[in-house]
Amino acid sequence: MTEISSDVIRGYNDTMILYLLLKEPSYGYEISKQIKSLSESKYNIKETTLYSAFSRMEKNGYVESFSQEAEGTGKKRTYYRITEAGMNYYKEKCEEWILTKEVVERFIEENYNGNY
Amino acid sequence: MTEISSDVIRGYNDTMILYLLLKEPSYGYEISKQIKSLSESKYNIKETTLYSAFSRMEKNGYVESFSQEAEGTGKKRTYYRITEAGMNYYKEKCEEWILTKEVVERFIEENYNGNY
DNA sequence: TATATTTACTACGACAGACAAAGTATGACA
DNA sequence: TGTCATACTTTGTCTGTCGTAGTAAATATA
Repeated sequence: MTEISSDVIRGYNDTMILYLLLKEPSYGYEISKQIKSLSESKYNIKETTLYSAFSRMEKNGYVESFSQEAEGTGKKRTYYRITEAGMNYYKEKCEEWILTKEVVERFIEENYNGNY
Repeated sequence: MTEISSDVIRGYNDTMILYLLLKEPSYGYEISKQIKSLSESKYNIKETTLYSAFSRMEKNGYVESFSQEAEGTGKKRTYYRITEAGMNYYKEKCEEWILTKEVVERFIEENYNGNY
């Protein structure tokens, strides 16, 4: 079965994460589950990819982290919330996506059957 | 203006090149011009990216190179033609694209205006 | 005729994002 | 008691992109 290659999604992992953070602050494990379910298991972000995205985005000011205990258990989690800059970045990425899609599709044959 | 980032197109440069080679064998400079014109100047592949794509794809058996003199002038060019394997690869990439597009678009707000 | 630009590449090195591997630590469940 | 799910961190490797630089012939321009 066709798999989504990391070279394609590369550059959109951040966007996916930010999209989910727009709804509410969240943390690694949950984000990872949400990406899986929203994509209907078509895409599974790797742990290391996810956490390195968090730290990169925090460094860039797109997200802010805070520590919070899980309800019930007193287990601590690192939550992330999106910042104003993160929202702007997300917006830019959405616009870029439209453009990218248009361009790539010029080079894609939707139902290429090997004939030419 | 929004620019297409290399991290997004990454992994689709090969596909674009193969698409053009499906029509007829071609060479670096021409491919680069064609990508520019087909994308309406929205995407300009870098020379180094292009030539390294050629050699990678030749190594992978997706294209074959041959030397040919330009008409008129006796100037030699390195032409590339797509192979059977290249066509299959192109086909796979097209299928992957459909999937990728579906997934990414779950995380894109077409007209996000910064409100949430 | 001199010079700039376009054409047609090659070589080298750096960088960033993805990710494999491995480790740590807690709580739930059977 | 041991396995599984949760919730990460650290380290190091790989790949594709691309900046910089250089070569060289053909063509356009002044």
